Amino acid sequence: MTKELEGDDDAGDRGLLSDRIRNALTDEITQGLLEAGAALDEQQLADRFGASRTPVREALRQLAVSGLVEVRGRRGVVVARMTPERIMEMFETVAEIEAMCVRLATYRMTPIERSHLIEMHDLSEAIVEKGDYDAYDAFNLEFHDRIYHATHNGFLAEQAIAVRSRLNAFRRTQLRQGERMRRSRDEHDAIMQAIAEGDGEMASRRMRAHMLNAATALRRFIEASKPT
Amino acid sequence: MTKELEGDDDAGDRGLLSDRIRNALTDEITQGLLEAGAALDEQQLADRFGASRTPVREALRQLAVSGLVEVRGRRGVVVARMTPERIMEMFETVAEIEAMCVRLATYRMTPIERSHLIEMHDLSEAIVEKGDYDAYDAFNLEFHDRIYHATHNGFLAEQAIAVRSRLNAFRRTQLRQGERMRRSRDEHDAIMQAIAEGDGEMASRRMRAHMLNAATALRRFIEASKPT
DNA sequence: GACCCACATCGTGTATACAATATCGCTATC
DNA sequence: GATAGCGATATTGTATACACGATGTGGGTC
Repeated sequence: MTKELEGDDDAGDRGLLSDRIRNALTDEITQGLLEAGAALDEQQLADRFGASRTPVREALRQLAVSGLVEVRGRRGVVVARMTPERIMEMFETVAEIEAMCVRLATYRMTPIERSHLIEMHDLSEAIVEKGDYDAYDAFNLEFHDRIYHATHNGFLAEQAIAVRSRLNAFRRTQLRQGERMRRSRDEHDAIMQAIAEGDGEMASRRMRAHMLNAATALRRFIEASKPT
Repeated sequence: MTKELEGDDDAGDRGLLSDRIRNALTDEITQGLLEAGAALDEQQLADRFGASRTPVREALRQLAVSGLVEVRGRRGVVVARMTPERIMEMFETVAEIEAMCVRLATYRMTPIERSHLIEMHDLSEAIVEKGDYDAYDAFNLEFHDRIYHATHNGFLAEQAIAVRSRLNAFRRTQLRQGERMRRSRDEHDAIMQAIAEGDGEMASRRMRAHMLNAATALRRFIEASKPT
């Protein structure tokens, strides 16, 4: 009913309507607000955003390229349905890409980049102590981002971020599982040691294990919460 | 002038207009028929495809997500300009992804997949002897495709294909450089040996070297042909 | 002669109108 | 009672029309 994009978000006002709609839908999907398989009616979305169908259509088509939604011929658009198998495939892919990035980063990062990373990692100890999930989630994102960029390969960093973003909907939940946050930080610590020693291969293996541990924690959570 | 999509291509007739336009533009860009930086006027393209601006716009926006074109606010769309640095970044990324894939594939491929790959590789010797660049190019594509799929990770395979396709415009040329085709086949041979021994790490290192050699051959070709 | 501003022009961004097709419900028949 | 065929309806796909912003040019001024 109300035009959601009108005045409440200061940054959302300017820019192209289709871009704003695309960003809004991207957020809603990756945050899990829109359930997988949910139908995305063009007219309905147009009304919701106070726009016509044209920019909505463009946004939906772009999301389809990103893999966030699924266009089914002339039968409408739905939020991408992901089977558990596919989700695990995505996690494995992210794990491999992260492992690749940390190996390159170990060999290429500047001393300044290294010291910034160490500093961030040191500060994360306090976050774990406080048990602040949201703060740790934000730290975690930036920690990995810095590793991507430390590869000094902008294209690779873009790809890494793009792939990771498709798992956003699942990212936050896994941290709340038991001692996962503490263990995550410990795993970061092991990775940092390998980086400090300049052993990219070791850092890579530890990063892969780190990511797969996170995936396993998530899988346990999903299986526990859906005992169908 | 003439409606290009009308009747000459039997497979191109059915399906959505916007999809056909997108596929046509994708081919033209990845094959290098449209020069980087070339302006893509919406009305002009609409006329060329015998359609209205609407499906053309959708196609262009989708290509932008793929990174093939660049939208510059309200100032039109151009074929993505890639600096030499960015091209090398893309090659390195592809090399790393290929290396990742062959490592996983070595550990996971079925005996049938392995024997098919060996068979293909053996047959490629004859292609090299004949000096048939186009045939080798086709073989090469399928060789790498089979490795992607032998990872038994469909998502990873999709990502690998998507990233590789963005370098299509440069792929063919490098094979014509000197003994590159012969050396490419020799490198494949070394990779096959590592796979046969079940040594994924070795296969990975050799694949990375193989891809970077191809990139270097291309770089030499570019620098030689543009002595500005 | 160089720089700046106004205006014309072109192309993109969005809205609306029209066409085509898939879905759903109804009826008729087996 | 179930199923197949048919039609109504709703939603997508495409076309056209309009609005807004950007770019480039011409004239004027310093």
